[in-house]
Amino acid sequence: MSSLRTRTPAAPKPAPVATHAARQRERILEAAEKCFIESGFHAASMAHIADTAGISAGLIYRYFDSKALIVKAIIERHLETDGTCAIDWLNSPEDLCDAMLDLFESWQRGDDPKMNAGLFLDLTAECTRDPQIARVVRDKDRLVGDGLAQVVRRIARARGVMLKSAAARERADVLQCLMEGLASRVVRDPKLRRSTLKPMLEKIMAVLLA
Amino acid sequence: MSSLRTRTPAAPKPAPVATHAARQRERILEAAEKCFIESGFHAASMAHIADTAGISAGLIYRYFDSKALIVKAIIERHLETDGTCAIDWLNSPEDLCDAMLDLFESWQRGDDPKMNAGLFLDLTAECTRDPQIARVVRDKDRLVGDGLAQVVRRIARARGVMLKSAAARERADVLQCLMEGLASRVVRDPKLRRSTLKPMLEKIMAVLLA
Amino acid sequence: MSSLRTRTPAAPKPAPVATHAARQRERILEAAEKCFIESGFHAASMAHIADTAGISAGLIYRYFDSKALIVKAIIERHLETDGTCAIDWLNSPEDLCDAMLDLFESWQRGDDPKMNAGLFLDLTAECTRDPQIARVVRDKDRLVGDGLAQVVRRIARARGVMLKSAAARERADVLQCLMEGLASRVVRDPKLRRSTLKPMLEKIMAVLLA
Amino acid sequence: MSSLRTRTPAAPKPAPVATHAARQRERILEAAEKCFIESGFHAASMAHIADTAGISAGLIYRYFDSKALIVKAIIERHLETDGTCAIDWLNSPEDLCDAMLDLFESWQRGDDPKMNAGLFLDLTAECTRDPQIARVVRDKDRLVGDGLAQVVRRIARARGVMLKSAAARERADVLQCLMEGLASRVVRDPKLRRSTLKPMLEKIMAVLLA
DNA sequence: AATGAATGAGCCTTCATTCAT
DNA sequence: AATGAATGAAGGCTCATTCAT
Repeated sequence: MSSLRTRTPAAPKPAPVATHAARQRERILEAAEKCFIESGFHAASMAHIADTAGISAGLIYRYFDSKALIVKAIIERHLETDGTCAIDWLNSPEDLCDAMLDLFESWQRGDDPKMNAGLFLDLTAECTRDPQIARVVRDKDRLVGDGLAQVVRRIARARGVMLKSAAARERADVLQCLMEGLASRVVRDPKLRRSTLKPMLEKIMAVLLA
Repeated sequence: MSSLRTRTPAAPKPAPVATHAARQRERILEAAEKCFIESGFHAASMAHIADTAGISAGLIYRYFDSKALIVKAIIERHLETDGTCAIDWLNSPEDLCDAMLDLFESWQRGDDPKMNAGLFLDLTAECTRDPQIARVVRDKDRLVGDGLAQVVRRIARARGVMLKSAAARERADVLQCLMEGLASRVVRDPKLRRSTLKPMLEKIMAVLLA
Repeated sequence: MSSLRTRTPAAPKPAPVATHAARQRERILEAAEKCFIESGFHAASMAHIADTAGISAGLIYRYFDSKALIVKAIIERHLETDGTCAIDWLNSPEDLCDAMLDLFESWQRGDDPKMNAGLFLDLTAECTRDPQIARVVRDKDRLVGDGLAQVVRRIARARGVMLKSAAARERADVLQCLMEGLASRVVRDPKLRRSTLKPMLEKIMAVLLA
Repeated sequence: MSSLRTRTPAAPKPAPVATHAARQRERILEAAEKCFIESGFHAASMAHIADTAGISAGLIYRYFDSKALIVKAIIERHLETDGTCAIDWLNSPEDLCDAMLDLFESWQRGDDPKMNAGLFLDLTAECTRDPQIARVVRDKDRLVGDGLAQVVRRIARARGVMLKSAAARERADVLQCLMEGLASRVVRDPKLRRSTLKPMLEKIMAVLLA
């Protein structure tokens, strides 16, 4: 995961012809997301999801064959959201730093149902146990890493530094590590402020992108 | 949480007179830990824990009133272990860097029965849902942060830099963030190598402790 | 049941003015039959029947008030079909023997959508539980038995033996027993061949019709 | 299946040390048998079985891992009962005839929980759908057929007739057919009497064993 | 007449917890 | 102190049936 929110809003979805079925699926996913955030993947019950969606439990199965598939859909939605946001705007260490801090604040506010720190941690932990989930997550993770490496390279180049592929990768890995560490920090230290993180993060960015 | 393993083994406990009850509790907790690591907090069943501990399911309830209390006890045990390890050995940015990379490798090997990346993520995620757990974790988290801040200060001072308390805190926060991000990285990118992380981590340490 | 297929095709129904409703009912029954044969009375779902019939699930209820009534209708249809086939062609023990072996082979091939060994067994077993079904089946069973008794008498008479009603009955009962036993044999011993059965069956027929 | 009840009671089981667990298993199986007879394999619910056994639904799972395994156990019990009864007593066509009629009456009375006509039919029908059940049933069926073939040969030999293996098999197949037909007859014609069947059955036996 | 979305009861199964021994 | 049998409340899922359109 580790999505980078930027200032560009994602382009509006191209499928405005929302059939009833599509709308129902969406409703269920939204309810599921709420429940998963609230109780975790395992503890959230189908009944609870159905309640939250305002439908009967049985109806869910018209749209998803199993709870596992809902989980999978949620995960994929998360991963899609990730990286779909243009990274092209990140043109300087400062941009990258801001993007990370924006992500931090979004997690802290917890108002983005698509990207929630608790869910992110759950999801990551789940990789330890469910190989299918692990595969999906890791596949996406690699893409995100590649994206970050490119950004790193581009920014470095803009500053006159030519990074080898391996060097960019090293930087991207540490960036991912930092970003994902933020999820943990958000949960474990609710009082942490953007302003506290900013100074050192800026220095680190400068180092990573020089 | 985010324990820093150093070369000094923790001093042996002051050898309390281990009553039978205390020994039983310990056995149960150890078994529970194994099971939680294996299956996660929710999926681990009392029966499995009892089996692992080599006792009957019913007996657990003589020592713990509920599964939730075992979870809590496990967490508290973790947190005690944490930081009990002397941080005094960390005397340079390099030391700190090595300590972090050691932690990374230990997580990657998954051979430390007391701290496991999956469990760490689970535990952190659980804070989102269980306020009681959140409290315990955050209390301890603060202590760890304080410890780190001291280390930072000490190392900086050794290098001739006097850091204000707030400045040390900023650095400690980012350090924690990095360490915890490693848990996520270990799970999400099983192929990540210590050698890949090392170069940039060293640079970062240099920045943070300068 | 235990229908005796003979070489004469049943006379075409008097061509009733097939209303739309009647045609729909027929479609549903045919689909249901297919499904029941495929999965048994209980396991066949209304959804599957609807699919097979090429109509919506809800529509079935315009024509049948419940699944149980479909089962009943299927049974009644079976029983109607049964015995409607002329038994007049059976004029010798050999004819009867052949007819039974034909039935055996038809069951073995399983290509008769109207009568299937598994369904026959299911249906019979159901009599044990559903009194309504039991009544229908038993009523029809009596008719089949009567028909058989007549055939027996006729054949015997043709061979110069005058059988009393009770004597014909005894023979008819054993014939039914044999025929129905074939259903069981077909299912339990898929390797059984017509040629294996023929010799002894012929001898038995000779005894029964002498 | 198609058990041949003879006058010899089965030897008492050699395991009088009935552990609690063994007794519970037996209780459950007995309850299950009752329920299966009452409602069929599919329609009988675990809750109903538990009720009948006078225990909680969950407890069943301490003794059987799944409903399917209960079904399997019931089937195997049935099949064991079969043929365990000594066939050595059958020394004449009359003996065989009586044994068959005894079986008929036992089915008709429905007082033998281990061998019930409805269950027999259900079980046979189930072979059509469940390959695992089919295998078990057919394996046993072959044994029963072999046993019958031996009996046939022995009786024939006692009467001075030497039957080839294939000839004995032909007779055994028809015997099985007749016996299994009786299950159907019992269910479909509750008024059928032993005395009605006896005369023709005797003649048939004479033919089969001559 | 027809659809198919929606419901809700019921099914099999698991598991934390209790209790008689 | 210890066992492990027993319970009962969910949990995920299916399916006959109903209903708005």
